[in-house]
Amino acid sequence: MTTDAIQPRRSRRGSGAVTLHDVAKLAGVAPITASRALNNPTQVSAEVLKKVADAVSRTGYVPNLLAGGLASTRSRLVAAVVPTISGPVFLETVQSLTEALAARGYQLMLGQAGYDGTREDALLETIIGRRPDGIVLTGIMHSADGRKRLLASGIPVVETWDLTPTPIDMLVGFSHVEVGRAVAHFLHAKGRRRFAMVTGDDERARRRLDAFQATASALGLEPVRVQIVPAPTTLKSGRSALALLMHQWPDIDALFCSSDLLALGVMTEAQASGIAVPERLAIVGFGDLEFAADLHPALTTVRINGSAIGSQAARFIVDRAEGRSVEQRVIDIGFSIIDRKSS
Amino acid sequence: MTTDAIQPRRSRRGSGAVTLHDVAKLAGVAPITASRALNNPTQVSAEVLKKVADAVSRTGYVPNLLAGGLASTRSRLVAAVVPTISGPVFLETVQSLTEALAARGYQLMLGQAGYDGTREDALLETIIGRRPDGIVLTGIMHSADGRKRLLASGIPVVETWDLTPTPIDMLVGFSHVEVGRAVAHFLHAKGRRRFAMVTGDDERARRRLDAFQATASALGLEPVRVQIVPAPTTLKSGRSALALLMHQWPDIDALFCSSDLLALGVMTEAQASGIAVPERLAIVGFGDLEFAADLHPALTTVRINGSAIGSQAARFIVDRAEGRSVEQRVIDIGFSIIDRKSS
DNA sequence: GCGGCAATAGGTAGCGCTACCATAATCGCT
DNA sequence: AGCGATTATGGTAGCGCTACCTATTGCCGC
Repeated sequence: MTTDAIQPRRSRRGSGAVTLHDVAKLAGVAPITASRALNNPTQVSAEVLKKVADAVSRTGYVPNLLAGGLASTRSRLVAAVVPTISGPVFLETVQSLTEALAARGYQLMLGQAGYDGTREDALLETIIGRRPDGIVLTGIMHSADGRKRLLASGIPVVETWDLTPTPIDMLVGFSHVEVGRAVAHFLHAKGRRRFAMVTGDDERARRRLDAFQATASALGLEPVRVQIVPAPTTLKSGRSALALLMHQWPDIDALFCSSDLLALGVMTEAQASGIAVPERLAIVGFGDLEFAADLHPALTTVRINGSAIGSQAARFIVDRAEGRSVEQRVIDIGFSIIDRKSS
Repeated sequence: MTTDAIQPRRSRRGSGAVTLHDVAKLAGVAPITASRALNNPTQVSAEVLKKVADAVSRTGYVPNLLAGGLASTRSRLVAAVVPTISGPVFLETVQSLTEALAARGYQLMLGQAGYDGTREDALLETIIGRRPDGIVLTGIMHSADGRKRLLASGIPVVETWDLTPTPIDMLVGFSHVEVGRAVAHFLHAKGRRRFAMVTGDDERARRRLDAFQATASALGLEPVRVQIVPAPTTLKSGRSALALLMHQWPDIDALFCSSDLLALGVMTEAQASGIAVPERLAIVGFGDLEFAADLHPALTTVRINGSAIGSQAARFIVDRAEGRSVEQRVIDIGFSIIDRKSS
């Protein structure tokens, strides 16, 4: 007689970890009952519930979500795509997305597409391969091909930080055109007349620029002086942009920056070269990053409620994943100009 | 005769997506052969390879990584835990980790534990549930219980941003004690004698503080003036910390900040209240964030090679996942003091 | 000419879990 | 009492993939 017979079935496959079967055996119930005790506690008697809970804590069982996801076609995983995590603009959104999802038992997988979109295809492939319950796109210009694959995958998609007439699926964002327009009017109302703009080289920032220019022109002002800097924007590029701008057009009196980081760079350069802010030059940022209010002078900027975008996106995805239909699929979250000392 | 019989097997379960079976059928090979064509191309004839590739592109097949992970007990997923993604300190590490893993076909899942560690347990549960091929802990104080669970899970773990005599598994970091010591010597060598420190309320920053104080005392200096601020650190808390410090001890001549953001706040406050940097007050930051070099004056700071930490962590995990044994399991990545204008 | 050995292909049997259906036990209700 | 309608449990059969083993072929040396 060999000892094989009395060994618990343990083939050379498998992770060797505790499984639901082990828990069920210890609790003296069927595996499926143990499963229900963990996932649908209401369908099970208090007695079974307790026995299963005991078995779980005694074995240290951790459910295998891969297996669960495969069996139920619900992975409880949500993927988010950002240009890069180094850009602080989307952090607030990602943060609130993470929290809102965690609260409902979902997890976030973060993918970085890069500002140029080269990695986008490979990223989509791996994302779809995980069969997430939803995909959140933050400020991403997706190729026609990517669009098609997303559509084909049947996975709920939320686009954010923008407003398009033709969303893939769901959308929560705001109008960059309106932002450009509003800032132009804002500066004009403050008595400024010679506008300039420093803008990161990305699609949405350019749309703000276009609207800013068009509005300035409609207000009868001279052409907006423009300095384009590479994305992602940095303090450094803000500094050198201001230096260039002041060198060419020393008489500008208002400067709209496509990010707060850029604005910080501009303010740093202004301070280093003795340009008085806001007396000689008004500065407006974009993003209302955490530090904006505490700069010296405090930065006037465009505030986007990134948290609201994140939590709304989470709501969209979870609603879909749990079979509730989403009636209002496009939400304009708006923006506001926070009037501080720098303008 | 019903039409059911001639329909392709399509039960009401399943996602309805294209599977490897569909691809294999279209290519005229067995499913297992198709699997090999995709995962071990060398084991398959060129002819089969082509047929499978064709079938894949015609169907738009995307492998189900959940199923693959379940079958092979290799999820190709790596989890990273950070206190919060809003803190820019770990961004560089996370970024390079993401890239290094992506290059080898792995993906990163980011989890936020919070600085107080309350969410840590729930986070570990969901992380382990996904059966990642590795877990990277960035600057996290883990509870004894968490330690035990990690150990029990059998998943390779890399701790980072710290050096401990008792790592859970693998480690790549540096000595916070050495940092505190080195900065004290650095400032002393510059002729500074009355030290102060502004420190975020977290474990590692406190260790730097302790060493900074001990070294100052060993150098015969008067006690280090200390201001503790909540973690995560912000520009705002830097500003108010300096205000408090100068109010109580107007004669301090050197200030070590536990993060560059804090240092930026301190410099902002100094500028707003007319304290000359570095003439009257030398400032040293920590982290060498991207903006540090371009501040006015440029910030002297402690540089940690976050990218190296990330890529080394990736190498550790991938080596383990692919069955190579890791001989040197603890790596001290070191640090350097970048001497700029603020000191 | 035959054993031996690669190289290539296929079959089988799960990985750990849950959807779906079946069953058994309980509960009113007419 | 007898009936369907609950409620609690269990059995079966996959989800889509790969580890492991076996079968087939061609080719070599002797």
